Amino acid sequence: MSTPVVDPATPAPGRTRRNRGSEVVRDALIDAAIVEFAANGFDGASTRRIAEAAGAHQSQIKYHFDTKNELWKRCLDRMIGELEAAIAAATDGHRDDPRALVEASIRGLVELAARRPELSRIMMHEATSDSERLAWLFETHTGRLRAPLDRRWGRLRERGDAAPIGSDVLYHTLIGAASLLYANAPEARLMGVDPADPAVFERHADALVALFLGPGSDDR
Amino acid sequence: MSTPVVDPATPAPGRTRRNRGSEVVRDALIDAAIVEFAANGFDGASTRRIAEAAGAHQSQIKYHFDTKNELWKRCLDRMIGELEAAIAAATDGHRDDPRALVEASIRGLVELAARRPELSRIMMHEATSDSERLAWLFETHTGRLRAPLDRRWGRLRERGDAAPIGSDVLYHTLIGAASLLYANAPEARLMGVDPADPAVFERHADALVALFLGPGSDDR
DNA sequence: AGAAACTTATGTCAATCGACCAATCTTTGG
DNA sequence: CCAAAGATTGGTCGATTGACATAAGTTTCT
Repeated sequence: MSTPVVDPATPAPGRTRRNRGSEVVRDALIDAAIVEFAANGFDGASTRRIAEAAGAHQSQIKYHFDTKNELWKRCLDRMIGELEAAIAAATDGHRDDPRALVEASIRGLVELAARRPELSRIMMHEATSDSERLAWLFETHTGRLRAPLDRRWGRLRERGDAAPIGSDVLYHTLIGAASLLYANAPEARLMGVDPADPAVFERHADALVALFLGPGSDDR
Repeated sequence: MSTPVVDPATPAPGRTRRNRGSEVVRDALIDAAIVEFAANGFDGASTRRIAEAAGAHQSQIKYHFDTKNELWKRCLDRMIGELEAAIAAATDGHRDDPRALVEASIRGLVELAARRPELSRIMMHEATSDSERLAWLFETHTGRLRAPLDRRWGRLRERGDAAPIGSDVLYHTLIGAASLLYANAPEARLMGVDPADPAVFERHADALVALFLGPGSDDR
């Protein structure tokens, strides 16, 4: 996942070389850290386990990221980037129709929640207590992400085309409804629901659109 | 919170007695543990911090609960009991009207999510990965709780009186929409929303009812 | 009063944690 | 070809973890 081939350096395909190059190791460490942070939270995550899963040594985390905190930030930079890309891809070509724009945003959100449940899990870990990391998250990413959704939702409500939800509670209501099924996938599986099933995903996304945007005004 | 006065033993109001009686210490430890488990997850919770917050020593956890795992179970027994009580109180007197019954269930759910955000937080911690605790949770509580909601929702959908959501994804959608605002209260506060504000709670509960049950068929 | 049951306090145990230092190895650039 | 820079490795540090054994204190019952 993420760029498998490195552009800079491309350090010659030597046989059994030890040095994999900075970018490769950084990517591998971030990939492993995302899983570890999502599973155990920040404090519960072990830098030794992260390094082992990435095929590296613990000291390499200090070398490439200096600290556990910095590694965590780079993990969130990557995942938030993926979220923005998913929403951008979904809303592409719907610049004119406000309703289609919001519908696409919802579907993009659900799509990433299903594909990257780690983001929801990490957010749920961090947003529960006031911490330096939560403040960083808000300043750097969360605040910026909320703005366009707010704008679009406001326009839609003026047209009477959306559910009666104030923009203050909209954010957590929508995110919660969209992500808990995937964040809590093991629990869902115990209940006989498989969140990895594309059919489940489809019904879930459709349900959310119907929930927040109603049965549809003109299209469909 | 919870019975401040103990019925059994009532060990005479002696001056500075050390022994507080089994029930009192157990209650204090459970109260403190709920907060600690919600804030740090199971592995991240420290039995020493729990004991200190309860004005007791770590060894007393072993004495009264034997193990950290058992203490955790007693915490969830208590909170699930509170949840059932909240829903039972809300649905009381609505045995005949299916729509009013579901509406009351939703309001009861939101009410407890707001009053006891620790339950949502702990559930989000545990439901994220397959563990012995999650299995116990499902067998002992979660499975039982889902049944009546499923039944009532099914009846409502047959009457065409509910949003088009299958009962498989309903559970996590509703719980997520109801609890994330309070579970992630610190994040909400950064966004300028105070989940402790009764007005916010009212608007949130109303929004959820409108979302899942529509604008109302006959009443209101 | 005295024994038995109940409750609390003290201290120890191996295991694990993040951070850090110093030595070694690999690759690059002159 | 060799030195400098980049990257990896091994080991150590104090601090913290849950569980446990043991001893001391308190309450209750006879």
